[in-house]
Amino acid sequence: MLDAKLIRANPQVVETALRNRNLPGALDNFLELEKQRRSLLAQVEEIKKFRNQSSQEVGKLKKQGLEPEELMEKVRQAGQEIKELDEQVNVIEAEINKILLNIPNIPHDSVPIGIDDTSNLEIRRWGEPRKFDFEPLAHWDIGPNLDILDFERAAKLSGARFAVYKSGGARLERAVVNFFLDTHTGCHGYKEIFPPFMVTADCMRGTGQLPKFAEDMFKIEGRDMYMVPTAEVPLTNLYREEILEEKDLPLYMTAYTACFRAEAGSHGRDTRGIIRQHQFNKVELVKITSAETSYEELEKLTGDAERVLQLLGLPYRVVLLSSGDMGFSSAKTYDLEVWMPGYNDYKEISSCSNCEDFQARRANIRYRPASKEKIRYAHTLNGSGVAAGRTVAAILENYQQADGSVLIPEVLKPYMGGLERIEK
RNA sequence: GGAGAGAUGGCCGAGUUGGCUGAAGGCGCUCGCCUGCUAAGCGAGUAUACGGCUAAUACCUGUAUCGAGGGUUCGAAUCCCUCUCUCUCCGCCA
Repeated sequence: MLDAKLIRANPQVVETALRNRNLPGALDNFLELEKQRRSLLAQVEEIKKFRNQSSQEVGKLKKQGLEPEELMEKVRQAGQEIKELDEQVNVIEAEINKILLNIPNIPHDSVPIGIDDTSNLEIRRWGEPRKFDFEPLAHWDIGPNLDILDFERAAKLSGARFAVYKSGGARLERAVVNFFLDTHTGCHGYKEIFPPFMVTADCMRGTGQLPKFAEDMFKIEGRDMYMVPTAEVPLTNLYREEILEEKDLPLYMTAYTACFRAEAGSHGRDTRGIIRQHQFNKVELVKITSAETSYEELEKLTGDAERVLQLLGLPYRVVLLSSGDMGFSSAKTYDLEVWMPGYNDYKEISSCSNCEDFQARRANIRYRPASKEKIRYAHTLNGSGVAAGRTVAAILENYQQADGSVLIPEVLKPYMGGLERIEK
């Protein structure tokens, strides 16, 4: 959520930013409604002032044994007016709030302007895509061939966009998750959290999934709750409605959760394999920082996510998303794209964002600066560290052998009980 | 699922015959004083949001906020209703 005062003070700046996010005219009624709101507030507060003073007066008079009927009647009428005006204020504030909740974050100055991913900027590459002396297969062929991924039986259980992992595949998924968590807690200083997989609508509003993206999520029937689409939601909301001390910042948190996404708008995309599933596993990184340090923390967080790909020996590149390609809550996002021989291309495996105070304002996460200034909104960051399913897919494709087997990356062997390769 | 208790400021904790309580007291924190040594003592200060004023996110001022919402009343942290959450006991259960 943007600061209403900022919009009021610099409407053209915000307009421009929103145009760069393909949302012209998002502010249309906002300024007018704001004006109405302030005018009504001035009126109603004036009457409330009268009521407060008068009812105190009544109290004093009554103590003297008087019955100030006339004054009491006046206050009664004032109360009526207050009720009506409050009603109007509520309606207008609800409208303003609706607008505010649907406006995305403003891109940071360093973000390239563009309408979609064609304006994204490649920042760096790591690793060399492997040269195969045979025709490499895609993971949706490798997995079933080795009988470690079963899409047909998954469909029997749950329909499209689900997978069943079996034997070495199941263990590989688990190994990857544990390797990520161990690395981030052991080497990068994150605190491990194991949160609920279902959260309230308030949490979803706090991180920006609601109200705009309700159709992307799985809602719990009969309850005001949702399956988490990413651990970013519970981790960031851990500190909702709290005031932190600057000396305790930054907070580094990591969590494994399953993630649940309806994928409503992606019919026909990535229908094969485990790239785009309704349920997938992910280890997430979340930071809560002061306003001054969030951008250097974003670089570090991105580096932490890169580190696990490096340790796995998976070639990747880092891409800075353009204004038109960024997520709703983000001010700046780096995507990590891993090399997938089956696609002969890089595929997104992590997305690292600085949301600045956008989520903090929605979720009311604040901190008391060490300098004793006024309380401020914290900055929140999140990044995949990284998606487990896509990592497994990348391992299958990058480590496949001519005989159909798949070698286990060195760092995962301890997690695989010493297994060297998955074979039929 | 049954029975009971409770939700107050950064924290703890007063306040329930409705009014002068934005809220005692304590802790913590900040500033100052004092003390010949990391302790103690003394004094002062210390909520947030929104509005007005303003160059100001500085003053000053108004309104709101004692879990949330609604009601009664001239006036509610204090009375009534609904909801949410927490705790204790019983039952059930991975």
